[in-house]
Amino acid sequence: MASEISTGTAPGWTSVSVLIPLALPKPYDYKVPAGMTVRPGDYVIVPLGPQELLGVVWGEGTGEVGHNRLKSIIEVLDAPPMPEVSRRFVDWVAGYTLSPAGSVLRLTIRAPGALEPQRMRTAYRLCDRRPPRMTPARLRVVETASDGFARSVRELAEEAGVSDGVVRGLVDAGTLQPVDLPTELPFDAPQPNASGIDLSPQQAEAAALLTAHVEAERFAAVLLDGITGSGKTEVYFEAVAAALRRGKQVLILLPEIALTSQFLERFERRFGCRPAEWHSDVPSRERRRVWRAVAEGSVSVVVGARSALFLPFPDLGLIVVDEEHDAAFKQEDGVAYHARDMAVVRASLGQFPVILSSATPSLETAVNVEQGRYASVRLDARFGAAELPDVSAIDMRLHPPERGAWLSPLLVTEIARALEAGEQAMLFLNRRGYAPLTLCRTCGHRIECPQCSAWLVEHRFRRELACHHCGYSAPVPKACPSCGAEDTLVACGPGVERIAEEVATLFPEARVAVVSSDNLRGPAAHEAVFAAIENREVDIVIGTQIVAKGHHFPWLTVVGVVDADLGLENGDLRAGERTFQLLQQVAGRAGRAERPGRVFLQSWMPEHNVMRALVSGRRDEFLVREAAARERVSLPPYGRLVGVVISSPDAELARKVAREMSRRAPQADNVSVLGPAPAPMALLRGRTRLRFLVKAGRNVNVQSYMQAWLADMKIPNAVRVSVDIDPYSFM
DNA sequence: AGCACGCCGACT
DNA sequence: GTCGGCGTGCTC
Repeated sequence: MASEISTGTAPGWTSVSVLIPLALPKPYDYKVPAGMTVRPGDYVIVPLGPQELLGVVWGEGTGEVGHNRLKSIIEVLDAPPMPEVSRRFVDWVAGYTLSPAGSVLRLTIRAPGALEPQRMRTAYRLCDRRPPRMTPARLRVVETASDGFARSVRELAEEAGVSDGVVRGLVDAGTLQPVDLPTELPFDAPQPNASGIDLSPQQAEAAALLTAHVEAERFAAVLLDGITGSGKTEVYFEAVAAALRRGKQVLILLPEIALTSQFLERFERRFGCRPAEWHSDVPSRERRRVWRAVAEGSVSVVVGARSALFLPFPDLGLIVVDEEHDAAFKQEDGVAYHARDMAVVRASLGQFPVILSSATPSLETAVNVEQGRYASVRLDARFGAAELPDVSAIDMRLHPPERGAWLSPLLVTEIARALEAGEQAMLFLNRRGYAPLTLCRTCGHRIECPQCSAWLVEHRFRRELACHHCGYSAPVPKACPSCGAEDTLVACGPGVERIAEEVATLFPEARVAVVSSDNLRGPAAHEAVFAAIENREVDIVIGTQIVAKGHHFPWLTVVGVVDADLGLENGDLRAGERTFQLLQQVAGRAGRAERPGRVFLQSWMPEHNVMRALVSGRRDEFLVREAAARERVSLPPYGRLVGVVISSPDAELARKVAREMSRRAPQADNVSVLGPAPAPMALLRGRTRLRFLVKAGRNVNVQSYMQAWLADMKIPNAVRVSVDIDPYSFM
C-alpha cells in the first residue's frame, strides 16, 4: 500500500479492469480516456449497459475484450482509493465463499452517498470592512461575531437576538465574509490514557500479553478466555489503547446491537469519547460520515456488527471479536460468511493481531487453541467480590409442575424466597409469544404458516398467530380452519407470555417485566427496561435470549431456566455446544454483586452431558467431550461441511434441479454428498427448499469441488442455488 | 441489479 | 390484429 502512495502517478494503463458491486462473474475492462489517471482502488463511475454505476479499479485491463469494444471510464471520484489490503480481502472472501467478487464488494460500499462530494454549508465570519451604516442591531451582530468563529446566518441572528435580515444586510455590505465549512463533524479521537486503569494482577498480565501482540504488528489470533464477570472488556481495552498509541485503527465486532449502548458508555469511560458505530440501525447520514472517516483514516475506533468488517480501513492494527462464539456472526443469506473467521483472515492479510473474546469459546476456536494455531489468555477469577453462581438442575420427572403450568414447585419456592428477601428473580425461556403451537382438540389439526413449514406462534398480547420465519400473521380464528368446529383450539406449550401469565397467578403482587424482541421497539426501549430492572422497579424478569447478554443486574439472585432442554431438540450439529453457551451466559446474570446467585435448570434429562457440564461448571471437560464426538464422525472442525440449498417457488422444478445435481455430483476422495433431502425449513416464504450436505475431509479443497460441480450445471432462473461453506444453522 | 428481447395469452 | 405477462440473457 505504501508503494502505491509513493508511486503516485498512474501506471499508465490504457485500460483497467473495474469491479462493479453486482453479482457479475468478474471485473470488466474499461478504457482510460486520455488525460485521466487512475490508480488501483480508485472509485470510478463507469457505463454498464444503459446505466452509469460505481465501480472500483481492480487492476490492469485483462485484454479479454478487444480494446475497440471497450467503453470509457466516465469519472474518477474524489475519495481515498480502496486500500490494497481491502481489495485482497474482497477477493479472498469471494473465493472462499464462492460468491462473485462484485457481491462482496457491495458489502464494502454500503454507505449511500459516501462517495459523493461532501456538501458544504456556508458560514460567515467577521472581517474588517465596516458597514456603511451601523445600527444597534448590526452592532449586536458584529459583537457576537467578533470572537472570530464562523456561524450560519441562523446562528448569528439567534445569538445576537436580531432577525435574519440584519445579518443578510451585513453579508451584502461585505462585513461578514462567507466561508465553506464541512457539514460533517470529525470524530473525536479516543484517548488511550483518558482514564486511570485499575486491573487485577491477572487482568494486568493478560493485558500485557495482548498489548505485546499489538506492538509486534504481526498476525496472531488470540483467544481471550475469561469467565463471566472476569473483566475481559477492560483487558482488551488495553490492547485497543496500545493500537491507538501506535496510531493504528481498531475494529471491535459485537454480535448484536442490543449490546452497544451499555458498551459505548464503558468505552467512553475508558477512552474519553464515543467510538464510531456501524450496524444496520445507524441512519444513512451517519453511515456516510463513518464510512468516509474510516476511508480517510480519520476515525480510529469503530464498534460494529459483522458488516463493519468490510469497511475500507487503510491502517487497521487490531480487530477484537467480542463474544466470538455467538451465532450472530454467521451471515446466512447473500454472501454466506462467518465474521469471526473472516476477521482472522482480515488480520492475517493486514499483518496484525485479532483478539477473540468469550466466556464460552466456540468448539472451533477451542480446537484451534489446542492445536496451537491460536494463542490463548485466560481469566478465571471474577472481578471484585462476586462469585460464580451455584447451578443446579431440577429433574422435572421428580418435581413436575402442576397440570397446565410450567414452573416446578421447587423453582416457585426459590423465587418466593428471593422476593421475600427483596431480591430479583429471572425466568429464561428462549421462545417468544404465548404458545408455539395451536392445535384443534377435535381433529388434531395444527395451525401452520401458509408459506413456511412452521407452526404459527400465538401472540396473546397482540391477539394473533404469527410466523417467526416470514412475518406472516393472522388473527386467532374462532373455529378450526380444518374441521370447522368452534372453540376447540388449544394453545400447546409455553412462550414467555404464558410464563408471565403463570407468574401473575403465583405472585400477584410482584412487578413483572417481559423482555422479548416483541415488546421492545428499538434501542431506547431496551435501555428503559434494563434501567428499570437495575433500579429494582421490577421483581421478576421473564425473558428470551435478549436477557442473556452482558447486563449487570446486581439484585438478581435467582435465575430459572424454564426449559433447559429446548435447544437440544433438533438434530443440529452444534445443538449441545450452543445450548451450553446460551445457558452458561444466562447463568452468568445471577449474583454479579455481593449477593451469591443461584441458577435452576428445569430439565427432563438432567443426566445429559450439557446439563451435567453446566451443573458441575466443567466447561473444558465438556468441550473435550464434544470435540471427541465430532472427531469420531469427522464433522467440523475435524472435517468440512458445505450446505447447498436449492429453492424455488415451483416445487417440482426445485426437485428436478436437485435430481439433476445429484446425478452430476463429481466423485472425489474424501468427499461425500448427502441428499437431496427436504431442507429443515422445507417451505420458506413460499419457496420449496431442498438441501445437499457435502461432507469432506479437513484437507479437501471444497471450493474447487463445488466449482467443478456447479460449473456446467444449467440452473433455471426460477431456481436459486445457494452455497454455504461451513454452514452453522441446520434449521 | 436493471433492462431489453422474445414468445405466448386476452383485449380494443 | 396489438398490448403485455415475465422467463432468459447480457452488460466491458
